[in-house]
Amino acid sequence: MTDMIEPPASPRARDAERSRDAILVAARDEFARHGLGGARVERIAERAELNKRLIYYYFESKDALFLAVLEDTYRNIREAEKQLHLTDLAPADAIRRLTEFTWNYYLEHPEFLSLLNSENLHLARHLGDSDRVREMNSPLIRTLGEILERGRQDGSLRGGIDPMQLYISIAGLAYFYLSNRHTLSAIFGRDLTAPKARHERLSHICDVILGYVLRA
Amino acid sequence: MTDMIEPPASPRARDAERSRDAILVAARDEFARHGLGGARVERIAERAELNKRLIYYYFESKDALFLAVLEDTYRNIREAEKQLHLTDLAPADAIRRLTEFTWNYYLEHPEFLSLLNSENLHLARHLGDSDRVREMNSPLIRTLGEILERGRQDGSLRGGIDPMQLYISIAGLAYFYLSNRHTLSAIFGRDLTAPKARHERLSHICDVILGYVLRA
Amino acid sequence: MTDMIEPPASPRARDAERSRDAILVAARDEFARHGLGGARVERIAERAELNKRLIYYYFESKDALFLAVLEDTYRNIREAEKQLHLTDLAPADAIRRLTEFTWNYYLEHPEFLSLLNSENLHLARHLGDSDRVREMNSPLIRTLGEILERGRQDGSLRGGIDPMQLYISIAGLAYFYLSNRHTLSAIFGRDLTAPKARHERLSHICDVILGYVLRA
Amino acid sequence: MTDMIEPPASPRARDAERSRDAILVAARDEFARHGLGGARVERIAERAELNKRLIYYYFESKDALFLAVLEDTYRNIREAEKQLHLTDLAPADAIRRLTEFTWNYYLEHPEFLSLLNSENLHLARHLGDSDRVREMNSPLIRTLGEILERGRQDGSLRGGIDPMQLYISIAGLAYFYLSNRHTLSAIFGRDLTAPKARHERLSHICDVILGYVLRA
DNA sequence: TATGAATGAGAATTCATTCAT
DNA sequence: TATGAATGAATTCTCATTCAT
Repeated sequence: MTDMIEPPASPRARDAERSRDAILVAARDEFARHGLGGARVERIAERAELNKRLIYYYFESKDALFLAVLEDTYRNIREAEKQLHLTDLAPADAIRRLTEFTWNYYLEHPEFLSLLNSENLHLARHLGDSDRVREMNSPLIRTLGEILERGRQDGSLRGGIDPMQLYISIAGLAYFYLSNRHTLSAIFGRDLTAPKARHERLSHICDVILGYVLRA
Repeated sequence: MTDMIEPPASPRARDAERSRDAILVAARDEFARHGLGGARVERIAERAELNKRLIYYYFESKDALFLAVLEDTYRNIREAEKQLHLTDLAPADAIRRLTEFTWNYYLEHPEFLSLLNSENLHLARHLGDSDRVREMNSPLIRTLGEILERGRQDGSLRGGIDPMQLYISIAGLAYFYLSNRHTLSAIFGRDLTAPKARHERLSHICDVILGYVLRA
Repeated sequence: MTDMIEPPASPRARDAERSRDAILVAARDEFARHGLGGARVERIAERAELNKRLIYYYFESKDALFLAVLEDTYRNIREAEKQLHLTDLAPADAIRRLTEFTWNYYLEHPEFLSLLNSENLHLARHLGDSDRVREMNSPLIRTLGEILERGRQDGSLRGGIDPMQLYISIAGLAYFYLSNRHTLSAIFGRDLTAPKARHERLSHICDVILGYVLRA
Repeated sequence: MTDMIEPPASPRARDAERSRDAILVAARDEFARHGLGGARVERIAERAELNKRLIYYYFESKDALFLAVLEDTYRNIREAEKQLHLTDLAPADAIRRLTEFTWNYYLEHPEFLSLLNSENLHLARHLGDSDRVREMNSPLIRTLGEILERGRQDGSLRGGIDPMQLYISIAGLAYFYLSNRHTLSAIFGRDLTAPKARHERLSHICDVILGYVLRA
């Protein structure tokens, strides 16, 4: 509310924060690349250009670090979603925008997919304990529910759509393709990572989703 | 002397095929549960009730065993898909059947999802080298293409649908929900593993897919 | 003493002998290449194109096999030395011939050098127990002693030469160069394995040895 | 407070250089005794009274440790050779001194012979990559070449002697006897390790070498 | 005589984590 | 806050050897 400049953190404290962040970034990379089991604390330290011991100083353990990375990752995507200002758009436009955003976000943040996979492998052991993550995610579904309701009322969208189901579908259509792109490329003998292939996929996803939500 | 006498169940089976299979089954379980990185060769041996050394006798290494498991897993699902006799059904029925089958197969074979995840994490490093898997998967897309073409001709389905895109969508809609069910349950604070929730999801998926393929 | 033809061995027995020999040859190669510690029973079986179990059938253990190889190797060189007919030559010629022979034999039988090295590493643990080897080696020194004595008497060679010392010197001058040729090449930055280098060495050795034994 | 108080001998030295050295010394011993293939990392750790893991902390692998030991060993002998001040002596005296030194050094450092053997078995695989060793060894041959040239000019030594050949001969005459002393003792039924036998050998070697280099 | 299957003991190497400063 | 040194418990893989036929 005021222009009040926050007291400058001491150089020490600043370094501390910078170190913590460096670890977090390095860890995200490492966990995304190798999974929880395959990630190496040593490599994280090397990438962060910090002593291994510091990781234990700032984070309790490898597992705790993994949870911190997960929370950070979720915070980032939810933060980005907020910037979409979906409530300012016509319902159908909002759905399309969310769909395109989701696809692009996954495309640009492969680490998100990978971290999610790792957490799934471990049966949400880490996120299951985190209240913070639940709190972060609820608003999205609420917003989506409002959009659907608005669309139902103005007649642009069909009714009876569960916002959570819709969100999972939007995510799933993008996720499966991107997460499996190497495997699918190998299996189908087609390069699914090529730009053209990617555009076709996004186009297909929009067709499927909008075909579903739009009033027939 | 009679038919009743069974061969004595010796602790050392000395039956190559049985041993190999036991390893494969135990490995599938272990890899599915812990991922490639988290899987332990020792545990695989214990579960198979065989000497650890035998694993290296029959399979070259942990990685080679992983590939063997992957190939085996793919063979199984493609085998099951063949039993659907999709070509005997009306196009729309065939699509629905494939959708339901895919959902149910993933539901009943969580190890498939998990193994796929692991392979994705490793960028299809294993499957990329396997010709066998590619050969196994091509027929499905061909069959689906034929169904779509048949539907287009008889007017029941819309035209211009890429069978691969469709298959990836069918798989993705099921996969994301099931693979992430623990994480999503934690995030959205809803128990997605409950039978009712599962039925709702299948119903939703069918709506989405059939809504997309059916001629408007 | 008689023309009596030995009874033909049964085909079985022949095969047995052939198998034994195949193992011995493969083992010599493997031990020479990798030393006793680095040799692999499995590889010996593969090279002999025989089942691993057979090695234990014909030879008691890896160590016993190593001793058998050593004895065989020594038998071979002593056998070859006998063919030199040194006693038919003038003393100085005999010395030169033995020197050249030793050099050439080592050159053509690098496995001899290597096996000797291995045995030295193990402090003659195997040969120490073998009476056979001792019996095989005595005649050579006796012959050399006779030659030196003959040379002393006819004035062509100086007196007071210990035949064992001389033999060890002849062997050492050849052995060190050949056994260390890779290491020495690396150390001195010269290719000691080239034909020209080898000829120079033999020439040098003859100069040294004959310069020593010839009456000044 | 006084000069008397020594730092408490902590069981965990936490002294990098001391630890590294302890590993190096223990490794030299182990490699010399058992060869590269027969050496056990565990035993090296035990002898050094250090954790096995530390070996990998300071040295990359067993092979890298072996190379470090080899380099260290060569450094030692070349260092000792420098102390001979051969250039201060008359040429013939210098040759004799080098010959005696080589014999004594080999006698007192049996690990040198053994390590050299191991490296030969592996075809100089380790030293072949080491520039350091080449640099260490060049000066010796240069010095020896200068001595020979000096001798040729003052008429005390014959001309045309290749210093490398001479050095290999000096080394070989000592090496073969000492390295094979157990095998030779077994073969010839004489105890070549007895002091008297050793003196006779050195005397013989000097006769051979000086007989070769001295102007006739 | 021959062989594929099986094994226990150990091999090098790795890893998350803690110590001492 | 930061770090180099140190470690115990694994972890994958290997090896000589034996079993059962």
